[in-house]
Amino acid sequence: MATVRQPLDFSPRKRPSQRRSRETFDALVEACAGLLARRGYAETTTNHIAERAGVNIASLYEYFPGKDAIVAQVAERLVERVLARLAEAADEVMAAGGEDAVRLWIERIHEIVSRERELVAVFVYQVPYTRELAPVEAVGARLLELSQEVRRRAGGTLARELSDAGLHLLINLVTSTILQCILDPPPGVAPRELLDELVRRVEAWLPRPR
Amino acid sequence: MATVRQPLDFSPRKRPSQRRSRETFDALVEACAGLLARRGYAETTTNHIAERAGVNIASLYEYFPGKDAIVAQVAERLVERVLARLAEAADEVMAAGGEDAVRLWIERIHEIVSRERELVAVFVYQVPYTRELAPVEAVGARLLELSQEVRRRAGGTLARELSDAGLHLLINLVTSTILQCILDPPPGVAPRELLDELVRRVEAWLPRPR
DNA sequence: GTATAATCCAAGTAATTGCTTTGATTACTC
DNA sequence: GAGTAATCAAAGCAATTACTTGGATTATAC
Repeated sequence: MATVRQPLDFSPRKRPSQRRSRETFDALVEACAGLLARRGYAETTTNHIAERAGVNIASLYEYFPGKDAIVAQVAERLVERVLARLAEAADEVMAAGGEDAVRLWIERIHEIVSRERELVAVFVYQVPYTRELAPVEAVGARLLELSQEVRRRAGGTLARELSDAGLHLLINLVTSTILQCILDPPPGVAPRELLDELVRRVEAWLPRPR
Repeated sequence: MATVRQPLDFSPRKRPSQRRSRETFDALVEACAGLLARRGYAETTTNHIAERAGVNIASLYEYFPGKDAIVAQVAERLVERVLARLAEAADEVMAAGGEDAVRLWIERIHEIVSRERELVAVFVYQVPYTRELAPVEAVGARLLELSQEVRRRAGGTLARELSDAGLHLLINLVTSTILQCILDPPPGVAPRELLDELVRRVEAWLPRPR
């Protein structure tokens, strides 16, 4: 940490236009993602990122004002990826419909986040400004939307019968439990059990569809 | 980060015996705590810690093998402080007893953790090895014990009627919601509301005492 | 009052890191 | 095929950081 950039700058310096430049841009972001997942935030350096991307360090600074901007870009893509998969999963769950909607939905969320375990861990536990990143801020709201949609189409109303605070709590329970299973599984209780109990709890919590 | 200490060393190098040395030891740990709270993990450096403690840098390394060891010591004291206050609060809640036990207990937890807001935020969001620290690992279990005690003495049984998984979920809901209120309050819902709803939820969740 | 422990002083080392520079080379656009 | 955009190569700079050294000074224990 040589210089202290007082106001954090998360936006890329310039957007690539040509195909070639798009490729180096992507290579940089992907190299950064790989390093974050393997080595963690502190050990991920700009020189290292450029090297791993097979790109000259000068080119890196052509596109990004600094390390944080690349990391932010990684976060943005991670969020996009996860949200896209969640949306897809929501469709499937709604299509399947029926009794098991809640179980299916929770299991799919768990599965999708699991696939990004290492990266998620780094953003949750290490990156000091994760919560300030715009795409990250939007995740909660989007997850809520999807969940309401699932619930509605799968045979019940959710929004009208739970207060805002209640919804928050519910989402809180689901996300914190799933994250715990993935990132920090408690000894003595199998993740499987936790998830099963979570499903039961959520079902009991929701107003019965009629 | 000049050298990479492969196996992290969290234990102090030597324990102070004389009064004078106890004082410099304490001054170092407290200076570190202050810096962590104010500047965050990355900006807290050993030179800075020593300076702020009014202690020579050489003395710092007399007691600690490195930055992480001081940070670990800060964590240990933080945990001790919080757990002690929680135990005290548990006693009070049990003494007061009655209907409001759950509400009182949750409010006290919230209040106690609130007082350590900045430090907690740093350990939760920034320190990369928080979850590997022994004292931290024990927090969950201890909180569970205290909660069960409160519940038992305040008129119900808890342990026998909830599965392990159920208990985990419950604790999860409580801690994640309280932490959210303190560290990352969602826009649009007042923390007060969240806590109220939490109390209601937890009461509804628990088997009715009789 | 002497031996030992603790602290200071102050300078310094070795390594890393973020980021820049300059000029040459290569690819793409039209 | 000319002009522009992208990339590279290589060196380097300024700052920071963790940590050490070795001798002088001061406090503490017995």
